[in-house]
Amino acid sequence: MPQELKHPQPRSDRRKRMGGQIQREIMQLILDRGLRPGAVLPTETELMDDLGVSRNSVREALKALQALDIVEIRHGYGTYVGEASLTPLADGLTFRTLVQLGGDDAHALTEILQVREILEEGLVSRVVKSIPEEDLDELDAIVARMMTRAGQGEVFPEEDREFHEVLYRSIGNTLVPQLLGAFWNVFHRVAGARGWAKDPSPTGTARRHKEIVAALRARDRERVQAAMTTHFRGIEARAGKAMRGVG
Amino acid sequence: MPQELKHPQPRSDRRKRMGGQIQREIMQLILDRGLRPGAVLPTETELMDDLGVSRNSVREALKALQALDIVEIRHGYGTYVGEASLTPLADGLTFRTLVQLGGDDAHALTEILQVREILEEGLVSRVVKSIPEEDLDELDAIVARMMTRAGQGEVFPEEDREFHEVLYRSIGNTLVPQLLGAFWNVFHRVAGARGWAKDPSPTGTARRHKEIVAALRARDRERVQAAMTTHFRGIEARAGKAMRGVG
DNA sequence: TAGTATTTGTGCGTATGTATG
DNA sequence: TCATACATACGCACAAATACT
Repeated sequence: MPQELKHPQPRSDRRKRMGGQIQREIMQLILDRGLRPGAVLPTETELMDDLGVSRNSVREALKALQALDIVEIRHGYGTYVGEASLTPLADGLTFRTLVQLGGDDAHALTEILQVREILEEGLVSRVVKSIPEEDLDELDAIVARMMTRAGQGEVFPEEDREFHEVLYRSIGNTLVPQLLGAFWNVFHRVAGARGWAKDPSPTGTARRHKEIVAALRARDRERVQAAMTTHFRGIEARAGKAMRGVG
Repeated sequence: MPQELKHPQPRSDRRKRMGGQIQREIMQLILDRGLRPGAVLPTETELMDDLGVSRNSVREALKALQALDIVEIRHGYGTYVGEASLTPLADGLTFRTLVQLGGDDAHALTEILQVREILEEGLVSRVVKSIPEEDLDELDAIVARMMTRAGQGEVFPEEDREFHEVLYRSIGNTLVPQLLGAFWNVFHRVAGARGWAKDPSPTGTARRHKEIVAALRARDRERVQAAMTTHFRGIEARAGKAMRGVG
């Protein structure tokens, strides 16, 4: 019964703040202060005072921003401006693909592969004339490692990832490897979550990568395009077989 | 010092749960129960009991999932499974671009435009032979509206957006328009946040769209590619001028 | 090596706004 | 109009992690 005035702020001031408003205020605070990725953010207590909201509200907003990789929270230490990477994209696409597969539509993964193929076809066309010899040497070394592993019946996801990263390094676009990496992550996480079999023919996969490098060395755009298309036909075959086996 | 046993649960049970663990459990719950987008989620109270955590923890996890568009929260009504759209990607890229521009690096927007250009070049190559006549008619109608608006000195962002959506409709890939839409949003939100001038030559922009449709009607791949490239040179000119003017 | 201060993580109780019936 | 159910928000207390003394 005694509930006198327990409100530190008059009611009229502290309502109508819902709907991601606090998140946007924190983002604006970062922009206004010119904070860069890695910079330290005000503590939760300071944000409470600055924004005039409770600690729970601040924490919920920070959690949302953390999910977008806009802030980075370290327990017992502080909160920092994040890199705004494409991790959220990978998370969202993975979830979406699994949810749609859970129904009976195995189309989502094919769509992601198609986008990745379009991207990579356009990318190789742009590097075929300009990729430096040293990058080609590095690609040869990666393919050699692939061959070795394939000869032992092993699979080589790390080399595969590295291959495509080096392949487009000379573009000088930081968004490209992140985007491709996100797609790559989705594919492998979905494959893992559904318990799909590994690459049934590592040797063939390694050979297709080798052909891409050879075509690049020849500076032959047509041949590079064809090699890349063949490479994706191999991936689709794996995915298609697995999806048919499950669905 | 009297801090007897105020813990409703023994300490050994409820620790080691941090780091997005609750979020993953909720995602797994959705997948396990086969819930589809739009399906109703358990209430916060039910999630508290199911996961054995407090309401604050549940709410923070739900807020994070909401930021990823994995769940949708409706005030006073309930929580639902979300569409897992690419809204988080647009949010993250927008923030990232603004943060980098805040430094002095105007490169981020150029990178996004480059990725979009590569994607659209590959996409038009795939539709040039297969896009149905009725879609071309629709594109003609959109271009006509562009021309009308341009003649009145107006700008036409909505028509621009619609154009590219109809253009790739026949691909049948739902990810493509979402991805392009996300990039489109980033560009215009960044432009708006920096107070950039509108398109200085709407007539020229409309004419470039018209040429794309004409090239598609001729089913001439080379010409379509060239028209698309010209279209992006126009966008880059706008962005470049604005960025130079600000930076 | 131990202790303390700071900061984030968690839990609980409660009041309030909102939509449904 | 009223009652119910739910999300939203606030405030407090304590746990746990980290840094610094």
